[in-house]
Amino acid sequence: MQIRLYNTMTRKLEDFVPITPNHVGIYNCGPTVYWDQHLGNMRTFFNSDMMKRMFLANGYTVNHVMNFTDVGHLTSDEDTGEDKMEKGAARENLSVWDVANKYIKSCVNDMDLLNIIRPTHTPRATDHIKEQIELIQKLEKLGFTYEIPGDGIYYDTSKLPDYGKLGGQNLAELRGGARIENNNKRNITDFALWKFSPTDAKRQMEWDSPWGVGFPGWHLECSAMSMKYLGDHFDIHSGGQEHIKVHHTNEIAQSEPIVGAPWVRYWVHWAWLMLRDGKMAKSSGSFFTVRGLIEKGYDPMAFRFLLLQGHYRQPMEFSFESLDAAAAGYKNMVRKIADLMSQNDATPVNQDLYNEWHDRILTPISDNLKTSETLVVVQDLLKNQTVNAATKLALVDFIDDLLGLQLRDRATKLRDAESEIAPDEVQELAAQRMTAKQTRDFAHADELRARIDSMGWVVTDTPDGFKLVKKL
RNA sequence: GGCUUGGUGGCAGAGUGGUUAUGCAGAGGACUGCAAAUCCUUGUAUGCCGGUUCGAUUCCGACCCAAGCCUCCA
Repeated sequence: MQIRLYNTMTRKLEDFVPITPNHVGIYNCGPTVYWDQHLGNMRTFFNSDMMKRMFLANGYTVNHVMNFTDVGHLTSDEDTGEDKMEKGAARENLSVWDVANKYIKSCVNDMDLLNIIRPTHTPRATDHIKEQIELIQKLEKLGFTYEIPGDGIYYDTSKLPDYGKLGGQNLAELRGGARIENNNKRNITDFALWKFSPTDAKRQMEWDSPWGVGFPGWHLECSAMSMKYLGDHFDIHSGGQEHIKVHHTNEIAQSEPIVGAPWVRYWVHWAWLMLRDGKMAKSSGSFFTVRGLIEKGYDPMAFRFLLLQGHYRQPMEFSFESLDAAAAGYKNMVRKIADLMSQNDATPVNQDLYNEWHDRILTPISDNLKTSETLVVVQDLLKNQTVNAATKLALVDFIDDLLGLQLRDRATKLRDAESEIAPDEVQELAAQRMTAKQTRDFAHADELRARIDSMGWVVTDTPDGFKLVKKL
């Protein structure tokens, strides 16, 4: 099936053509690990997961790389900001290294809970200092670098004629809008490749280099690690929307002089998950984390279901109201599938219908990841009267692979819960209620139902008598 | 201030030059003593003003508003 993706570089929807047939290399800019990842962070990981699943469903092999930024970087190139890793270490009274380990672990855990397939590689910046230094050396040889004494090694953006092509900006524009200016930099857009450690304070993370003790610039790690794991040229580089103008622009500037342009074929950017008041912040604490949702009683799949309803290029507004709606919608879907599993229909899978629906489901998501349209087809399928249960269930397995909604798993759990036999005392109360009903003593019947409910069971009436289902 | 996206019903959120998805919520109905579940039916929207067009929510322009980026950020 022809895959199409919106390429930020060309600002066009393009047919995807892989470098190697039936294989795709994807790099996704990962998080800085100084705090728990919030739901907004998870949305971008989810989106790159959806892109990967789409490729897998189309028969591709996928090499998916997502980095962990565990080097603390100053919040600006002007030496004015704080180092987030060092700040996190101070906050928790841990070493910088322990902070990184702790939050990588929690990030991976939350991704697992959201059923995000683990990337093929999750390299850490601190494990690739050597590769980063080598990149700087290559750039140095090519004449792209200069030193600001006591500060660091900088990249001279004026040496690259098409600098800024990804963000569609020019130097004059930036100069006009600039708020801060580092007088030591040759150009406003120049950025650090290597920062020297301060002379008056000891950094927890610092390394030797040909230029002196210090630490690498932020943009460097993604260039170094993507090329190490995906080759000098690869298919897709993705990341949050905010990376277009600075981070990815600078990655291109560092990489293309070395490997030639175009370095990467397709640039894909994920829009943010917003709150009504604005952007989500890490300082919101655990309120907006996957584990926070679980503590509030939500299934992470409800959140996944919510995300699937939007489009990755469009900001989405998060609220507990919309999450509730998604949770209800997801639950209804699971209910229907559990019912399918309980049907005593011996009709086998209809291969023609399976193929037809398989393609209907795969088509919209292959077209620039229109997951919401795929969801519509799924709803149509579940409602459809002509597709038998076996075919639907076979398609549910395909849908689970494609969308990662764990429908079969949740439906199985629901069915198991419903088939659990109630304890004798509950059975006894239900039988009494049936008697009360038969004698039309409805007040007593309702009272018994309330008692059964308080014991954790729900009694429902069927043509064959009462049924007891454990409350979930 | 500059740049970039958007403004769709109660909420979230798609698509489309002419019959406007889907999910949740709402209303009515079937079923039930009442419920639950399920099924059926159904109302409600395209920021504002112009323009192009037989016809615009969709294309073009102005305006208003919102979000993001311009400083680390998913």
